[in-house]
Amino acid sequence: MKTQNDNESIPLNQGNINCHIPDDVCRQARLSRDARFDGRFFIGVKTTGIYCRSICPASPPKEHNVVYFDSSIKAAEAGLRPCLRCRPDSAPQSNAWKGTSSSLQRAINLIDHGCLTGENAESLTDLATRLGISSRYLTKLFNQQLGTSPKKYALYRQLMFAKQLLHQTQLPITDVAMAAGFNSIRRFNEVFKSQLQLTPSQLRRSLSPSKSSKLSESNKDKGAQGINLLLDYRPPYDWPQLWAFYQVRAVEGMEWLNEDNHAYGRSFSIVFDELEIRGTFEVAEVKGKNQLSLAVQFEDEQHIGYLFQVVQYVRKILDLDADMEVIEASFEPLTSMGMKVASGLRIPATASVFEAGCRAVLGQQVSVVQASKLLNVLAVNYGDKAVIGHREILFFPKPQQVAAAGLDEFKMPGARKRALNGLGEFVAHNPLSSPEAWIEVKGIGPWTIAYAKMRGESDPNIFLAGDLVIKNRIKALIAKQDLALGTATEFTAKDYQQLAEKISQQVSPWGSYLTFQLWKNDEN
DNA sequence: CGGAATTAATG
DNA sequence: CATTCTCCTGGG
Repeated sequence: MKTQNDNESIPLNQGNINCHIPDDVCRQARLSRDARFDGRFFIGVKTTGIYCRSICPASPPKEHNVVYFDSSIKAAEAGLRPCLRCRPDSAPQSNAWKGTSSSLQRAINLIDHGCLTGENAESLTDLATRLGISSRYLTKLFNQQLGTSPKKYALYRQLMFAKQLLHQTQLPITDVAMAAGFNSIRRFNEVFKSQLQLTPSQLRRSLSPSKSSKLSESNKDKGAQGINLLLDYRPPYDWPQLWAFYQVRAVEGMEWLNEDNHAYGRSFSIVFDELEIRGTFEVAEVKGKNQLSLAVQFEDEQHIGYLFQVVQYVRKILDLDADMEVIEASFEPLTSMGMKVASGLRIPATASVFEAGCRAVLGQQVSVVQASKLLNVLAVNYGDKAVIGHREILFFPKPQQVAAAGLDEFKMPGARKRALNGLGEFVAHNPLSSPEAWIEVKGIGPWTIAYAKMRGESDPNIFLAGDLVIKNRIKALIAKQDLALGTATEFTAKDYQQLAEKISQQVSPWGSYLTFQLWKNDEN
């Protein structure tokens, strides 16, 4: 008896299976510098020992000198150094495994959000425990899928971030090391040199002077102190659309918007075991570049060591790493029914799950405009204030503050006030709970929870089939189809449920994106 | 820069 | 799970 276990015995030194995208697709993409492939594969050049993004402005190397990798870490593991022109460090993250709920994916997510990085870094064992697996299995997964260890992966991400800071900011090198989460400059220099074959100061000196002066000028424009960076994304990204979404829901003092450059800023507060990191971030459109500019200010400048985490946090809020090409392809079942796709529509998240929950509760049964009026009252009456960069900034109320809020000034049903208080109390007592657990709170139902998961946890797979707007949109699509085909579909509530179930499966794991599409569609 | 202490990788 | 090996950091 022979067992078929080809998949089990993947050799650790993966020979020519570095890239899951076919070579000829990669070749075409790199020759046309196709931004849609940015971050989905990397080009290693054997002769120079350098690896690039698909959009690299350098003249393309000959095909026979080229090796393709599906992740930048694999290229780095092969002994190649990141290109100084296209800067693979700031490429959008996109990986074949994205959107799966595997332990590996969750581990990568946590590491990308800095859990192994910085002064109070978690140990590998802690991380493994959090995922419910052994540390042994975790390292095994990394070796199988990425060809490297968790620690090396984390280090590589730190290093790439440091490189980005050296390129894009004027920060002193010690600050760069701290901001990237290194605890000693000694180690920073060592790792940097081993991977990039340059010292940090050499890299900074090698910058073209025109570029750095341009950057500092644009920083002056905003009059902004703090740290300015550029965030790359892979098109399509309809930022003005997201900007508008935030605009109608904005809380004055906590969020601010500027129509001219589609700037959006807000306060944030992130808690890392006991330590609260507060500050503001502001993003704005960079025309024609597939980038947003980002300015971060910490309330306490000592917290610069958390910059890496903050940048990841912003990327998540603005959904910069979504792979829209894959996501939009999954809409096919509905586009074939005549749904128009608003391309580049991503999931605008909130600063915390709790905030998403409050927004959801205050949005029950009322219009968006009314909901944001209520939200403004809540924030201004119960939230903290602090001065950051000569400006008074409002923070979204903490769970404790909402729990204790009198809410007498609110014109809404008592039941909803109690739901809001109850939510605050519940989250205050179970700060790490997921929205699913909120079902215990009276007045919080499945819709509220689903909304919180979508906007608060960036869960990509929330298809709100029961939402009234969604229901109407789908019914309208059926009617449209009937009209075109001359048929008349019988449509009971049960039929709808079945259809919704089917759609939900077809679009999985991207249900949230379809939800937003259908909401958007309704506005037209 | 070197080396002691600690943590991660591996069979 | 025990051994080897790499990483990390405080001090010279």
